[in-house]
Amino acid sequence: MNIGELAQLTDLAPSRIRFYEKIGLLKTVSRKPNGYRTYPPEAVTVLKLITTAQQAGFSLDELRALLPSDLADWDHGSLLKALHKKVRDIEEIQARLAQSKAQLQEVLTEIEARPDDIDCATNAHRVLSQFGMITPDLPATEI
Amino acid sequence: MNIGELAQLTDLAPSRIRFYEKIGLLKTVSRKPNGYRTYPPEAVTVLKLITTAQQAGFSLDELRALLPSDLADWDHGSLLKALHKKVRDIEEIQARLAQSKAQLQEVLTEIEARPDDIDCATNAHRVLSQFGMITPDLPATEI
DNA sequence: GTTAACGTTAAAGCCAACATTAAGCTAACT
DNA sequence: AGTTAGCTTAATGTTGGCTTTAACGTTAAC
Repeated sequence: MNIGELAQLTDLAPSRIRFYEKIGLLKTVSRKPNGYRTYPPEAVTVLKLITTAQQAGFSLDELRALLPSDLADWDHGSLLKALHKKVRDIEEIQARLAQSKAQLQEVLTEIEARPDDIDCATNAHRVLSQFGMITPDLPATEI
Repeated sequence: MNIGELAQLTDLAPSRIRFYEKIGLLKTVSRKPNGYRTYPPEAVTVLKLITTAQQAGFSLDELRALLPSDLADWDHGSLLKALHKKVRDIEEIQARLAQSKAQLQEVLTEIEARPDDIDCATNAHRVLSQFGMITPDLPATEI
């Protein structure tokens, strides 16, 4: 497929796809005689993987180091290796997400469980101290 | 406290703290007669909150809209709403990742259980088509 | 056959989120 | 008193992650 179609399928701008190729995040793609880039279908998979991982907090640099597994090498062994590697990659992303989520949820439950007799600032201070986000024993809070 | 101490307590560069003030993320701070910024202790709280939220995927723009200048004025409700939304976002990504991972793992078991009478490439193609990772009816995937 | 839609490149531009630099004042120590 | 460390501002630089622009070739439609 051409870059336009790939762009539509992935919801990315063509410029962005070319950019990814330029910085070495996508391998150099094959061209038609006219010079047009022509993509195999699994380019969609790769791009979706990239954008998903990006949303999970990976930088393009990290992804470049992480995803040079070439799905295009179709010999049995390296295909398996690549797939296994992708599973491990996903697990790494999952771990990060789980941590972010857990942090947020801890903060949430703490805030929601606030006793009625303390005001917001005091409560915030208490909550954040509990999570090691601040040092709790500082002098009076003299706002 | 002075900006340097605050910087140490929060592990932020002073320039970053001044930057946050400049863009309106921190309220204009009071000054000593000599012009030095002087921070109340809960500035630590605010800054830690900011960096934590940042790690969870909040942009500074989002945070400026979300965080009141004064901790005492915390809009309890909308902070909670935003935190919950972030959790939902993360859960969405997690669901997608789980699905991708499950797909990959299915692919792996399928490939590993491959019938002996087809060659690797054909088998790989069959398997990947089955899982919608490639569109099976395009011209040869000429990898 | 021409016009629109799509493709190509290199270069420049842009926004977020800072860091660095320059030039100068202040504070603390010796 | 001098040196060093810390503070100030404004301006400029940097990095990441793209988009836009310009100038041009290709393909598809009418």
